[in-house]
Amino acid sequence: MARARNPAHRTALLDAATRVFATEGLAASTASIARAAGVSTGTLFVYFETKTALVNELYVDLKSAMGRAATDGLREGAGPREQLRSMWDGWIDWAVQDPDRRRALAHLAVAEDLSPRSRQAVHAAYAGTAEVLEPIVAGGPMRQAPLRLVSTLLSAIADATIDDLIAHPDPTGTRSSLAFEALWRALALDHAGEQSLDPTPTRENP
Amino acid sequence: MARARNPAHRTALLDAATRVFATEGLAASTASIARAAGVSTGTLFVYFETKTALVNELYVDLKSAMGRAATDGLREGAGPREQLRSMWDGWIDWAVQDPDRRRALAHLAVAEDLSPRSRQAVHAAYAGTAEVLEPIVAGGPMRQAPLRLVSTLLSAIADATIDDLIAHPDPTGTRSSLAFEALWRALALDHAGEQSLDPTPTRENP
Amino acid sequence: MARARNPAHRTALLDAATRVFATEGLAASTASIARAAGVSTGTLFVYFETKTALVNELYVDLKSAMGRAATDGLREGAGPREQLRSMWDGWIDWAVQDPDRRRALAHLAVAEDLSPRSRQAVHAAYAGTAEVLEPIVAGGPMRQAPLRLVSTLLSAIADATIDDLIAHPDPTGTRSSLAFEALWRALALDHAGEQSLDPTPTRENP
Amino acid sequence: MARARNPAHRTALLDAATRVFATEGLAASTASIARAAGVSTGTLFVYFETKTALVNELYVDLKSAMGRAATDGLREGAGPREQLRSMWDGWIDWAVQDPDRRRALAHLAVAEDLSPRSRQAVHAAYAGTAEVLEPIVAGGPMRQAPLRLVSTLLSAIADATIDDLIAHPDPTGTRSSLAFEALWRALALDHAGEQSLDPTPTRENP
DNA sequence: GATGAATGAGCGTTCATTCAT
DNA sequence: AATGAATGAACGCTCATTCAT
Repeated sequence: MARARNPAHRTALLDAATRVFATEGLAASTASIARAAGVSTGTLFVYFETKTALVNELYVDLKSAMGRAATDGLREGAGPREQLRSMWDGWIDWAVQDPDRRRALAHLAVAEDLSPRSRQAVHAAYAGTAEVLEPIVAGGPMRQAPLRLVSTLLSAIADATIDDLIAHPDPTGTRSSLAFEALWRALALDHAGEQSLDPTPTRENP
Repeated sequence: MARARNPAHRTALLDAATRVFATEGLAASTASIARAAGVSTGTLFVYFETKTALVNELYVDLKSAMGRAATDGLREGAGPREQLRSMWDGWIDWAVQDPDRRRALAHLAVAEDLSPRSRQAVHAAYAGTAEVLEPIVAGGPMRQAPLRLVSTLLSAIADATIDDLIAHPDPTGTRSSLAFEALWRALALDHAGEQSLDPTPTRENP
Repeated sequence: MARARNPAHRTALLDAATRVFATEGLAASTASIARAAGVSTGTLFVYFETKTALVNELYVDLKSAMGRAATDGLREGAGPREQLRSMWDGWIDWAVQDPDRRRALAHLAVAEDLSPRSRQAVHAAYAGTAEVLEPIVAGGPMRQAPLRLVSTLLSAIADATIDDLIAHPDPTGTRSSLAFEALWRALALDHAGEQSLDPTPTRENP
Repeated sequence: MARARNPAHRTALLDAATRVFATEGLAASTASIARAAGVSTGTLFVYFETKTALVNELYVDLKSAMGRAATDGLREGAGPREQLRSMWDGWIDWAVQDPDRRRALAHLAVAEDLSPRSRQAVHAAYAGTAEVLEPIVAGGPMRQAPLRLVSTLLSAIADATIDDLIAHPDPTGTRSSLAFEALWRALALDHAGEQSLDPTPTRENP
């Protein structure tokens, strides 16, 4: 019988690809990824049919992991602001703990050969995020905007903050908090200055 | 006495690179760029020493143009909010009018071979932007954050909005305005709900 | 476990390079060498990192082989003249048997990209030659000249003879013998006409 | 009327080619030669139809100059040894005074694209040399060898000596003299040790 | 004639992928 | 399954040569 696939190899290859793509971009060769993973060039193609497949799987893997990092610590009963903050912290920590993951994602996000299927898969992995976001948006100034745009803005602000924290580390978390407040104002805060998600929602000039 | 270098060729090559990079990514071949520009492969290397040089020059070119688009329409006496909105509109229009420019920039921004010199040159081109931003930040909730972070957030929000507008055109400008308001809240609005930069504070609800 | 590197490929490539360089000069393309060796262009670069590496290895290979051809047939107890003649015959035969080797060497010798390491390696391969030469020179008219110059002259005379024999074959060996005698006179013969290697050396007209 | 050709340009190009070929080999680009000559790439092709033509003309030029340097100082009434020595000195001086000429020739001599016409032209330029050589050979031990071989050996010995003198300068001329004596023994000296060209020829062991 | 931009074939080299071992 | 040699298309870039100025 044929030897069984070694799951450690698959993981090693994805990890290696993360590191190599992070530092060299997607133009990095499959050979260099295999070398970084400690396997042969041939083995890479046992676990990923093509380089494109590897790129797609890594994209889905990293994006999903990031999504999970955001929703993992959510407490059921918490208020919207606390939930968003929890997601925010999950993201920041996930990326700052291993910056290569974010760096690799920055490259993967503009890859030419991402399939619609991959984007779809990632979208699904962000259902939890959307769930948190929806009620926040619903009562706020962005309620007229498609949730898609709000999600995009959320991601953009988070990614930009992460990039800044990677480039200029801030162990005190001050900048992370400042950026989160900006996010909160952007998405949730009414011009009236009140948290729009009050149990007794205040519509415009009641 | 000899044939003079043809500035149209340089422009044609940069334009072609914008289009080709936008659709194929930076992996696009120099041959395809030359073809798209209507010149021979050799001619590309008359105007750009290497592909890396072309990438860098195009990056500086596009980024600078985007910066100029933002600051060009600024009116001297206008208030901070009007100035920021003017910049915002300049950006959005510049990108939406020719989406390939933004698409190319998205690829160029993560290019491995961008030189520090190029990033420097771009930075300089954004001095006008920073000038507008500074007073807005100074009196607002982000005053504790480095201007660098605020600029990054500004760019991130603008780019995300642009990407959304390119993917889902909106001739009415509603989404652009919604996103701008989010930006304004994020950067300038005090939690108290007052526009922090008003000479005579407290507009709303007089 | 994988396919082992095939030593025949390396040999085939060196042989092909010898033939191709001999007829087309060092400007010959790596593609033409690979084709002549019956392998693909990529395979050439499995066995030689660059064309320069191939040139250097071929140079060392051919020069060393020539050096070995000279010293292989040496008989221990033979007199200096017999030893030099043996070397001479080894050289001539080696080159005349396959003229491309000499023709390739003629090109390789003036290659721009020969490394000092290669010249060093060749030098070492000629230690045996120098050993034969030294006692001949020591008692003769060239004893004042650096051995380096004598070696150079020896090589020059041998190469010139070989080129003449290649261009105008002489199966009888007459020209080879004539040239050897000229060499012997040049290096070993005293003006007095006696073999300078006499046990009782005769200084100038005692 | 068209502008007249500027002979200085032709000379400058040949000089530049000598220098550039000497240091970079024949693979040097025509552009670099034109640059070194202080003219444009186009101008090079006004004076030399192709690069091959330039190579051929330079070869003939340098070889002829070398031949002339050998025969220029010849005194009519001098003896054969003095005449050969005069040629020898002419050669050595010509090459040592400007080593690039010899270095360029070393590359040109193995050029693939030397035409038979060029070799012919060079041959003619060495008529004077042959004239000196012939009587020397006629009465010596090489009288059985074709003059062609003797000429080849003469050139080889001279070139090797020159290369040694370029690599290791010797202002005292000791090595040049040692090499000349070796040459003389090789070509002219009878085994009996007497100068075979004596007015009263002495055959072996009278 | 002099210039140097324009040309495009050709080069050395890389690399995703295959497949014999 | 694991290996890495083998493959050849494709790349960035060079350069002899042409020709508009």
